[in-house]
Parts: sequence; C-alpha cells; structure tokens
Amino acid sequence: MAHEAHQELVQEVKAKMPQADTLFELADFFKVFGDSTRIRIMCALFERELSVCCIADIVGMEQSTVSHQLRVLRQENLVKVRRDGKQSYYSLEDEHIQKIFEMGLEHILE
Amino acid sequence: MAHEAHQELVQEVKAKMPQADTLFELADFFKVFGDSTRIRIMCALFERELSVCCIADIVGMEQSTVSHQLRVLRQENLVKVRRDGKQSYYSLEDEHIQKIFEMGLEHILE
DNA sequence: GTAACATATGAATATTCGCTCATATGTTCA
DNA sequence: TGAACATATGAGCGAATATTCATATGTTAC
Repeated sequence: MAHEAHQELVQEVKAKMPQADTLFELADFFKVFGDSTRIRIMCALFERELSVCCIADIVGMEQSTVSHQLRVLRQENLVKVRRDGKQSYYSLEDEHIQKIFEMGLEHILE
Repeated sequence: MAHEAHQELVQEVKAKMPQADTLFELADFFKVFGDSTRIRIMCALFERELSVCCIADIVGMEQSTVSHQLRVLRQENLVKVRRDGKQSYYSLEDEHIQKIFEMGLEHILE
C-alpha cells in the first residue's frame, strides 16, 4: 500500500472510533468480568440477593477475598448493597450484566 | 439465618450455577476484553480488516506489542488472519464481539 | 542469491492484581 | 457496657501480564 493511502486509512478508521477515554473505561469495565472469582460471585447473584458469608461459602473463598471483590464490583456499579442488621446483602445492579454473560457463554460454547 | 437454612441456600444456589470449568473459561474470555490496547484493536477492526502495521499506527503502539496482542485475540478465537504477500490482514471472527462491546458501552454511559 | 519490508516471537522488566492474614468498623443482644 | 458475630479494609506476598528490545521468520522484487 502506498504511504499516503496508508495514512489516509489510518486517519479514517481513527475518526470512526469512539473516544480513547471511552475505550479505556470500557476496558476497565470488562476487566471486572475477567476474574473467575468475580464471575462466580456475579453468577451466584443471578439467582437472588445474597449475604457476604453466603457468597463466600458458595464460591469457596475467604470472606475477606469476597469482600474485596465485592468492592471492585461496587466500584463499577455492577452490584448494590443493602444492610440488614449485621449482614450486607448484595444484588446485581442491572440486567446488562446477565446479557453480557450470556453472550460470552454463547461464544465459548461454539 | 439458622445454620441449616444457610447451608441449604448455599447448596441451592450452587446447584443452579453453571459448571465451575465453564465459569473459568468465561473469565478467560472476558479477560481479553479487559485491556485497553486489545479493546482499541478490536474497535478498529469493527470498521474493516486491517494489516498489523495499520493497527499499530491506529492505536499508537509498537508493531511488536500489537502482534503480541493479536496472538491473544487469536487464541480466544476473536480474530482471524489472512496472509496477503508480506502483510497479514486481521478481521473479527464473529458478531458476538460487537454486541458484547455495545452492551458494555451502554452500561458505562448510564 | 540478496536487500528491503512485514510480521512473529523470546527474554527481560515493570506493573498490576488476587489472595491471605490481621485487624478495624459496624451491629445486635444480653 | 461488653461479648459475639458480620463485614470492610490495609499491608504484604506471589503470580500474572503488558510492554519493549532484539532478533527470527516469512515474503517480494531485483
């Protein structure tokens, strides 16, 4: 390809892409899905809201680990918390999560 | 919650969850989306197939970096390659990718 | 053949990230 | 108030990972 044509193509594609900031945010968002502990936590929450210690038992990890990961999920607005007495009940923030999940499953099951 | 009720709930949720293996695979799949360089590469490929050096120019990174990341994308069956003379042209493997992308965007733009 | 270009890959490095331990904070009940 | 329980958080460690440099491999044109 000629040098000018190359540059032109590069500029054309760059122009059509979303802003760099948005793509960095998007990467951070998907990063959250890229850990098996967090995936399993989210998956458990598909069924119903759960307390921290229940989640820990379900995924078979320390309460502390789960608590740390729930914080990550909270920061990306993927889960919400509800305090009830001594316990914190976590649930999913919205239904995008389940759809993204399903689409991922479709891909790997091909 | 009583101890037996807790255990019962844990078992019930665990039973409804997909197999652990599947969830580990799923995490590996999403891990690929969790890096801004790879996200930008995929995003560039939404427009059209591109050679490695074009991609490198578009995302503003070394040819070597892009080549390494394209290998990661290949390993997860997210892109395919076509050799044409000296150049390798990469394109997206299927349309799930774009849908996952869009859903991620919807979430962060809320 | 060799030169020039495009891509792939191995090694080294720096950074990120998940997990665990110890402990702090928050809540209930006696 | 203090004991018991649930959750959150900070520090430290080890593993994973993204990038770069140097170089190998592959391809074309002369």
